[in-house]
Amino acid sequence: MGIQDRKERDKLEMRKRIIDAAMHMFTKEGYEHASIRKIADKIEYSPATIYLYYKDKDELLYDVQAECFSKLVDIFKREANAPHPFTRLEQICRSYVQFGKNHAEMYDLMFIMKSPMNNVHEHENWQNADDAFAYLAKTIAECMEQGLIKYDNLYLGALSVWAMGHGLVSLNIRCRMKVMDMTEEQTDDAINAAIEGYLSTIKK
Amino acid sequence: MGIQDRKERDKLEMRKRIIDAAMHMFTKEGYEHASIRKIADKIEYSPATIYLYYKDKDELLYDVQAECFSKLVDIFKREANAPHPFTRLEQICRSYVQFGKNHAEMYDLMFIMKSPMNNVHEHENWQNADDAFAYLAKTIAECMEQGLIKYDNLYLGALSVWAMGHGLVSLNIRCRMKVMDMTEEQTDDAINAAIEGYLSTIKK
DNA sequence: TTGAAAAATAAACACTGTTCAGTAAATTTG
DNA sequence: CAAATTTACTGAACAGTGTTTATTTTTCAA
Repeated sequence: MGIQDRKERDKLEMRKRIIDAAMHMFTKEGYEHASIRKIADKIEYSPATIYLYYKDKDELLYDVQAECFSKLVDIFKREANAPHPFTRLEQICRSYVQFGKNHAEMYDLMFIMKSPMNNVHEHENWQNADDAFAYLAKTIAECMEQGLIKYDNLYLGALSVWAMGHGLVSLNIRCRMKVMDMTEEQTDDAINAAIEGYLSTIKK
Repeated sequence: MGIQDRKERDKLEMRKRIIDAAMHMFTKEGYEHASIRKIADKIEYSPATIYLYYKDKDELLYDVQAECFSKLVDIFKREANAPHPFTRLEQICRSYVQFGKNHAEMYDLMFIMKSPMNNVHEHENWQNADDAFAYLAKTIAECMEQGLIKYDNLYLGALSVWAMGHGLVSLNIRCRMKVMDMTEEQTDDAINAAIEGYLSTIKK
């Protein structure tokens, strides 16, 4: 039946409209202003309609998060594609930190906010992040194969690099670096220096 | 005037009652359930009364945060007091990670949540964290003086160690480690291994 | 064209942080 | 001691939130 197909398409199209509106609201005006009512306003539907396409706000934010991750993977592919694995690892780290600086709201949704993770149930996988994490893991694996880094365990290496990057970015986004009396510029420099320093210590 | 003094004491006492109730609510039932109304209920006052002692919820949470930091500093003093600076640094890291595991709600308020930091205004210092950060910085400084670690810049060293610890703890608290298909036990082990691994790489 | 199925909504519910007019208690003054 | 004033407190409301449900509108097959 062609009608069934069209209805399927319509459903997906509506979900896309909702995601786009939410994403726009989210990045332009921040999470606080991305309420269901305002999203509904933006796409010119009633708030209740959104609940015909998403069971709750968390489920919707999970889809917005997926969109954010696809943007991050695009950036990785564009900015972190050196043939040499360790060079690529350096590029990944810089791109990651830069992404956190340029898109704090998205970074928040992807790595800090509680809400969208309610949608990833117990003993279930967080698929949104799979590709981005795989991109890092693959690079670390190549570094290990070629004996370029000190780690001998893939997951341990990937987790450590990620934790360092995330630690720096999230402390900054959530204003915790205020404990060190630095200017904004000095803070930025410190983050970059910390990443560079870390990379040089794990280099073999 | 003795009456003025008593009134001053009463005011502080009331603030303490509010903080304690908030802290209790916060740690026992989580942030979501720590509303002004429920805190007011707990101390048997009307919600409006809380606004006579705190200008808004952020200001109240900032005071609760201070309480959390004093607990962390206590733990540092108790669990991280080895005479040898590098041993002490290791103890600090372990205590920090353990604190994040045992008191996820407090950790959230201290290092992840946005809200209480609204109370630290532009170009102002985040005094709540001063002592805890100084404890780490002092240890790093001693490590540097004795040539025990690879860092040659105090702030860079402290930031790096903190970022690694915070990265691991916060990724875990906010469920982002689900991207690696590990059991809860394996995740815990990975965090510990990452910290130990990091400490061994910065050791000179 | 009619009747069933699907889609959309208005209105409500139960919350939230916050403000403000008005009440009750404590203290100062005449 | 009584009256006036200051201080402490609260009930009720405002403006917002996510979400549900009964009702209406639209779509589409028979």
